[in-house]
Amino acid sequence: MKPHEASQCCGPIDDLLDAELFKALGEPTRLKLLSCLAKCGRPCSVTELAECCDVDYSVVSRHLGMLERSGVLSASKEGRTVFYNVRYQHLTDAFRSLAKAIETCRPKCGTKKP
Amino acid sequence: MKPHEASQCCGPIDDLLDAELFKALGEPTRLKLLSCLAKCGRPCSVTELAECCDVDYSVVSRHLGMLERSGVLSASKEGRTVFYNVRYQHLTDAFRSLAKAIETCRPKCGTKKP
DNA sequence: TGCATACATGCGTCATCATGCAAACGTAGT
DNA sequence: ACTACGTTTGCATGATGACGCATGTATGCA
Repeated sequence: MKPHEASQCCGPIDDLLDAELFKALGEPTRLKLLSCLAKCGRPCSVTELAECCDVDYSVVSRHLGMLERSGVLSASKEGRTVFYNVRYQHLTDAFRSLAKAIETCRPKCGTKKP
Repeated sequence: MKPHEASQCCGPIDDLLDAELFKALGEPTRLKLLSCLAKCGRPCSVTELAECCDVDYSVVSRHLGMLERSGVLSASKEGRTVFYNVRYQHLTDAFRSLAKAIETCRPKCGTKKP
């Protein structure tokens, strides 16, 4: 089979290859924010998270918004403070599903055409 | 604990959050190339893979090179043809490790400070 | 009402990047 | 040596994105 003819022969890998998710995670500052938030283990405000990295508050705010839109973080507002948290379950599910889908695509020993 | 004070309290998540990997996967054309290659289930040449997407050969060549440098694909040359293949094991390991690290960061019920 | 806090948004700037074209490179066959 | 083929690379261009600053919006407090 030619590559461009390959359709749905090994699971829903196309649905799991989410460009927006990877794009959100493909930036050092955003990655650092995620790391700080995960290691902190509790919801944090924008101001708190801004201390993690050496960029302006406004930049942090934008990064957090992008991470939320891409499904990495969740946001909850309390008064005038916005708390962001890691969507642990969503992320672990996404990466485990992706790992499984990739594994499924891998040709096993004895996978040969007649 | 403040976010910027969080260090190594929940596993080597920083080592697993590879910005280069995510950046490589955060582009639709590259994602399509990976998808085609995975679904095809065998090493493919640049020319073959170029039929997957509507961009120039040179663009495909550059994308494949980047995917290789970021650890997504492997390359092997046979004569004047270069065959790319998915690094199945490496990718599944990376995503599974990441899922586990994120899961470990998640606060369990009863995780409270004294 | 007035003011401070916490965050979001508009805008300009600079860097990065995806793309196509042309040319170069290496290899195989005649 | 010449030619054809597969791939890579140099270059210009247009688009996207990260950043800082200033401003706007919403909330809490006196």
